[in-house]
Amino acid sequence: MEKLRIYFNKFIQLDDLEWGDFEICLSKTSIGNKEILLSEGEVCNFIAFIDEGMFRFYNLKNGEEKITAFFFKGDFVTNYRSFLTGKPSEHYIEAMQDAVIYKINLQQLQSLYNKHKNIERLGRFIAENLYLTVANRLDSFMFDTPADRYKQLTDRNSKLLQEIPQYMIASYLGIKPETLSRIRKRKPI
Amino acid sequence: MEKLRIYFNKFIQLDDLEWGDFEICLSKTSIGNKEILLSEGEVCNFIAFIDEGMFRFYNLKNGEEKITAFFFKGDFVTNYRSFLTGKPSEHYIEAMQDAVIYKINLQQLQSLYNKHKNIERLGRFIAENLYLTVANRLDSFMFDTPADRYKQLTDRNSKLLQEIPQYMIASYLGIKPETLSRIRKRKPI
DNA sequence: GTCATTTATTGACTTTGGTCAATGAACTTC
DNA sequence: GAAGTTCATTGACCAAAGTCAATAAATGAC
Repeated sequence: MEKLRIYFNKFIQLDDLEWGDFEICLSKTSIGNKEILLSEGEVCNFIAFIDEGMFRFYNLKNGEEKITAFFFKGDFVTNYRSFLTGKPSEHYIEAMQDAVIYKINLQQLQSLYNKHKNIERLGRFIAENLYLTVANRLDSFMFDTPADRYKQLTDRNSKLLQEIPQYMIASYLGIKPETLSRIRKRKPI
Repeated sequence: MEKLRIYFNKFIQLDDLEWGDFEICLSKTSIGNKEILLSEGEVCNFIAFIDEGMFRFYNLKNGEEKITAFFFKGDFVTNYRSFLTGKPSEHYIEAMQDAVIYKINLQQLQSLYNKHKNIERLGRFIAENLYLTVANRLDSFMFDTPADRYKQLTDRNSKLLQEIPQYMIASYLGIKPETLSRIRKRKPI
C-alpha cells in the first residue's frame, strides 16, 4: 500500500526491505460505526493506523462516559498505556464512523524492533509523539480554564467541532454539557 | 562509573562497547541548591540523569510559580518537550538540594542513536516511560479531585511529602496552599 | 411528514475551590 | 535568644462549575 507508506514516511523513511517486513505485519480491519475496537478489561496488544474513520477513547466512571481522546484519519489509535505495560485497559475505544485501520500487534512489532534499526526508531518516534500530545493536554488541564480549552479547540480543530456532538466535546474538555452550553453563550461578549 | 551503569541496566543491558561510547558522552555536573538548571526561554538540549539531589520543574504565570513535576535521584531530568521540539522552554528547572547529575546532549545522543541499536532502544524506553508518567498525571487531573490527588501522594510518595514544603505540594496538585491546608484538615474524618 | 428519542439550552440552587486578610508557627540570621 | 522572614492555618466572602429539573431544538425511525 503506497498510500500507507507515504503516511509513515512523515515519521521515518523506511527502505524497501524494512517497509516490506513492516507492511506484511499490518492487518487491514474494517470496523463499523459504534463498534468497539478495544473494551475495558482487555489488554491492548496492538497499535493501529487509521486510514478511514474516527475513534473516541473513553472510560466509564459510575455510568458516565469520560472522553480522554479522539483519534482521526492519519493518527495511531491504541491504548498505549495498556500496550506498554501489558495491563488491562480501563478505557474503551469506539468507532464514531465506519472505519478502516491497519493493525500491528505487539509481538510482531517487537520482532520488527529487533530486526530493523529504523523500525526501532519508528517506535521511538511514535512514543515521542504520543508524549508530546499527552503533555500538551496535561498543560491545558493544569493551566487553562475550560473556556480557554474550548477556545483552543475552536481555533485549532474545527473538524472536531463539526463532526462531534457537543456533549462529547464537553466530556473531552472535562466539563458538563450544561457548562459548555454556558461557555458558548458567554463567549461572544 | 559502574554505579551509573547499574541504573541504566534497569532500562536496558548495554554491552561494554555501547556503554563505553555512552559513558564518554556523560558530563558530570554539580549544581547547588536553588540554582537553575534550565531557564525559561532556553532550548533544552540535554537529558540528565540524577545521581544526587532533587529538582523541581515549574513555570511562572503572572508571577506565580506552578510546579509541573519533581525529579529525584535515579530519574531523568529534562524539559523533554523542548528537547524533542527544539522550542524554547516555558519552564524552569531548579535544584532543591545540592545535586550531582550526568548530562548528555542532543547531538551526542543522536549520534549514539545512529551508532548503536541498543541506545536507540534506550531512547525509546525513555520516551515510553516519560509517556506513562505524564499520562498517569493527566488522568489524575481529569478524573480525581484535589483531595484524591493528595491522598495518592501520601499513599505512594511519602518521600516527597517529607522533603517538600506544603505550598509546593499544593502547586504540584494544582491547588492553592489554603486549599491544601483545608484538605489536610478535613481528611481524618 | 409525524412521533419518539436524543441533544442542547436555560433557570434555580449547591458545592468546591479561590481570594483576601489576619493570625500563628517555624525557620533563619544576626 | 530576639527580630525578621517565610510558611501554614483559619475565617469571611466570592466565583466557577456541578446538579437537578424543565423546556426547546435537533435528529431518526416509521
